[in-house]
Amino acid sequence: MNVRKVTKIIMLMEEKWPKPVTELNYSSPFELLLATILSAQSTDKQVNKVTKRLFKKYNQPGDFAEMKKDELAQEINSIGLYRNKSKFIIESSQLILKDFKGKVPDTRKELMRLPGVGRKTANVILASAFQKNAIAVDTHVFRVANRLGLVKTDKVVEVEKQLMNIIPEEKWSDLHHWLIFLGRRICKARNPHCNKCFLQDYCEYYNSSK
DNA sequence: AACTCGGGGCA
DNA sequence: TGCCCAGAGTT
Repeated sequence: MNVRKVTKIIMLMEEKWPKPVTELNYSSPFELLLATILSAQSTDKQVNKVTKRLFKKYNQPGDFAEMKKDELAQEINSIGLYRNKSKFIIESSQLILKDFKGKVPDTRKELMRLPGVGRKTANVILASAFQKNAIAVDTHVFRVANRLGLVKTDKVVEVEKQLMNIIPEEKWSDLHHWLIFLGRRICKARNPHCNKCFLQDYCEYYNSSK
């Protein structure tokens, strides 16, 4: 992967999306944690509807810590995996109060102690809530980075490492949002809209499948 | 590495 | 009507 090509791709993305692109709405690290847990394997339209309604009533760890799992499950049952998510949110809230003085922790190691928080979610919190330099590799980032040819690997952690090697540190946070956004809108898993893509000239997948 | 959770949106 | 979705935990 040569530097000029990477630089050009970043430039084009920056031009296309000058402001950070995210469809998760949140106004605190804790709300971002909730929104991210809720978003797992669910579409943003469903999740945004639920989070908006939820945050009007509850948006602090203390609001969830003593809630019954069935009670919260009922609040969020219009999205999938709602029993798991209810459990994750309540147990994470309890741990945040117990071990982290009521604040969402800002290290990956601590974040990953929270139930429902894996490496991907931890990196989202680090990058977006705490302005730390992390790249969250979800299915979209994984697929798009491979298709563009930014990385060549079938392992998630390797994608993260390789991206960190070729992308300037100050762009890491933006990059993971761009790749996710691109993956969802254009570079879809099946039937990607290559004809609408502004990165055609720099995409290995497009240029090898013609 | 495979399996499970899961309702709603969309073709 | 069937397929898929801003993953993580368990086995």
